[in-house]
Amino acid sequence: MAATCRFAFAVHILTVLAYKEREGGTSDLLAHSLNTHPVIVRRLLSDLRNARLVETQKGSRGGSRLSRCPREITLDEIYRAIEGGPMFSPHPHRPNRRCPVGRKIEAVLDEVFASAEEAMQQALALRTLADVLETATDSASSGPFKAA
Amino acid sequence: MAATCRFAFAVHILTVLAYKEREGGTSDLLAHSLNTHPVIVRRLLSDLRNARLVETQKGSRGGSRLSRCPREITLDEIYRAIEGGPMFSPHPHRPNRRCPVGRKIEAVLDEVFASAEEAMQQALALRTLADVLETATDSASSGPFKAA
DNA sequence: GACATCTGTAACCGATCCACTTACATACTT
DNA sequence: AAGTATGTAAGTGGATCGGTTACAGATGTC
Repeated sequence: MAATCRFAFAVHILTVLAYKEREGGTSDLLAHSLNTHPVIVRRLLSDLRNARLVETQKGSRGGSRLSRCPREITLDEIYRAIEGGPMFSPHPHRPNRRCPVGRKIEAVLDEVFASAEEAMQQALALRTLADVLETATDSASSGPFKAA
Repeated sequence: MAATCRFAFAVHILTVLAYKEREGGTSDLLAHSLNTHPVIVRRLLSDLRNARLVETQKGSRGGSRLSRCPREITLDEIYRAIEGGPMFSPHPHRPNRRCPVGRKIEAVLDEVFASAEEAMQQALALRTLADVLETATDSASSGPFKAA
């Protein structure tokens, strides 16, 4: 299945912003942590901003920061903020209506897929951004942040 | 996220085979129900055969049939039979190790992704192929099968 | 044994998607 | 005004996917 890395990137970005707290960070700094291009970061930040997860300021001394406490941000929110379509692709074209199975299979699968995706999001809802930050930075990681 | 329609196709194929019971069906017949090309069907049948979900016979009067009772086939089995990689893509390249978040974020996300996928598969495990067949063919669908 | 049928697989095509990159206009601080 | 940072459009190269063609091999029927 394996689709895009947008979700991994988004969680990573928000975790860094959680780490930086009020200070926030520029798309350049975040891109250095991700080892990618600043535009990739800005596109993701655009989605995260639409979902009211971050606030960003333009111009000199600008950048982005979390608009909420990391303890109150669950991973399913992040998922919904950046993943557009459904997890499973349906039939690319209509099945044969003259087949008794093909006639109704799409509706059945829609329901099955929806319940599977619901279960997945509920699992994500159990984790907050604060959990991720804690786990990612616990023990032996007391050094100061150094981008590149 | 939306990836491939392979899972939808696979469930559809197996549902038709469940409908046809001992009779089974050729890749041509299945392709007609899916409105796709027989080779697409055969490629999927190949995966389903490796997972011991179907048996197929070559040559004249050949075709595929379920190797188990539909009541004993759960959708998560089908999912694992045909979906290779993980549901979520990880970072395409290593994050910056000099960033305290980038250093360990991959391990954290691996665990989060695994638990989300596990939850999804558990939801799929609640449905059997027999359930799908019943729901897809209940009421008003008593007509005989007519391919094409 | 010859023939028709059906499978398995390789190879190719066109479309799509994605991460990445370049480029540039805009906005904000100092 | 200068410098810094964002937002977004547009283009690129690679990968993936559904679909298609082609063909060799297996199997039942005549």
